Amino acid sequence: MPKIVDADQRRELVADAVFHVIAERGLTQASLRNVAQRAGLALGSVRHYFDDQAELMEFAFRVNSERIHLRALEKLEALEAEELPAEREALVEKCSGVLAELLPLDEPRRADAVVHMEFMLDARTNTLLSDAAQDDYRATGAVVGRVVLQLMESPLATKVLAPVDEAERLIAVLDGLSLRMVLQPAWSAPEHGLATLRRHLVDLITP
Amino acid sequence: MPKIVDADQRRELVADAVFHVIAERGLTQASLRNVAQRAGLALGSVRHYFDDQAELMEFAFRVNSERIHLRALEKLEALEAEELPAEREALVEKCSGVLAELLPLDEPRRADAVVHMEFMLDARTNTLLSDAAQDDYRATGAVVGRVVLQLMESPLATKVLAPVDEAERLIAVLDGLSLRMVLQPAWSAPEHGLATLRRHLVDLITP
DNA sequence: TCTTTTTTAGCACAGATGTTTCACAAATAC
DNA sequence: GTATTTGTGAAACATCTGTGCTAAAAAAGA
Repeated sequence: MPKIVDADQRRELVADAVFHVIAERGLTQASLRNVAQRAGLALGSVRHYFDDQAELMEFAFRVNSERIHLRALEKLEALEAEELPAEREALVEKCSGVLAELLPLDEPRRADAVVHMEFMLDARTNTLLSDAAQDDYRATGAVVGRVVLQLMESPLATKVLAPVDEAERLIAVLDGLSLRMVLQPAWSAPEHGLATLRRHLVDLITP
Repeated sequence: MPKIVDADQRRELVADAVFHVIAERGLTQASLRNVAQRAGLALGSVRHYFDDQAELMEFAFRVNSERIHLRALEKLEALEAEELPAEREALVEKCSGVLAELLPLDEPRRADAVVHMEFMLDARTNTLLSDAAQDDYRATGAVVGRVVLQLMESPLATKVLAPVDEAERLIAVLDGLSLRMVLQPAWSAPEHGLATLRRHLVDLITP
């Protein structure tokens, strides 16, 4: 009967336009009109797939959050599946590889991190995004927590760690690095941030 | 001749209104009208003291940034003036006292931190705020850097530290903690964040 | 009291935004 | 082919925004 257009694919296309607008001009500029133009659609088309602006924004937020965490989870599950490296260096390399998916180390991840920051900050005052923000907190908490557990399970970890405390500190390091790298890329280059993360992980397992 | 009104005082009053609006409803709601209403002034009055919205925002940003850093600098200079504590615990206590001024540990500091975050993130895409953001980066870099130097000067510091690297990591911890405490106060209580900061400082000077 | 200067208040305009509504185009099923 | 369902596009509306402009009010000097 109808014209066939994959609705889910269309929604993701619009979400991608949201990401581009936010990355380039900030969340305040992510109006329906700007998003529609960036997506190459008419305003009415966008509104055909999203009843509300609120619905669009929550959808985009969740896509962004899931994209980031799925990337990290893939690497994490690979890490958990195989044997833990016997070398300190290799262990840190594996773990930092997982967590690096949360950092803006290249252009796509940078865009993701920017969008993520803007949404999280907006969720503070925008109650329509608070549920998605809660889910995001849980997701990163799970990823980081599981990485810390991997570190502790290794016989290389000579230090006795309090997993919850160290996970919290590690989350702070990640958030802080991400923020700096996003806002001040001139001073916080990708290799620089990654090196700081690696040093922190080394500190965790060497007394 | 004229009605006498202290212009500088008036500008600070308006800036305070900006802070309240941002803390309660976010930067996007900090319109001239909302700010004027919060300040108990007419729109025309606000515009009498600030030609532009841009001028108001940069002024508010700088007041916020200076307020935060001046608080920390006061404590820092007190720390640098007196003898370094001989007890490890006392040293960490002093240093964390300085850096705690950068964290949202009580309501006024929480409001400052929220406003600070919103401005910093906005400065990414708002070129009119980028100069103020640069000055802010330098200011926190100076404060944190001097604290790290204090830690290294103490004979209690058994570890040999790379000051620049550790300052960068410490800044990340502070930014990350601040972000978490601002966005997720339910999970990141003030005492909790302060404890994490203290643990990090202890880790810095104990091998 | 009158004058002068600052402060305050308000109106009006152009632009942008979310939303509603409606008409049209397109593609499939009969 | 025709009908029906879905997708697309545009116009219109109310609201909010920054800004320009004008006029009243207030306070200090003459």
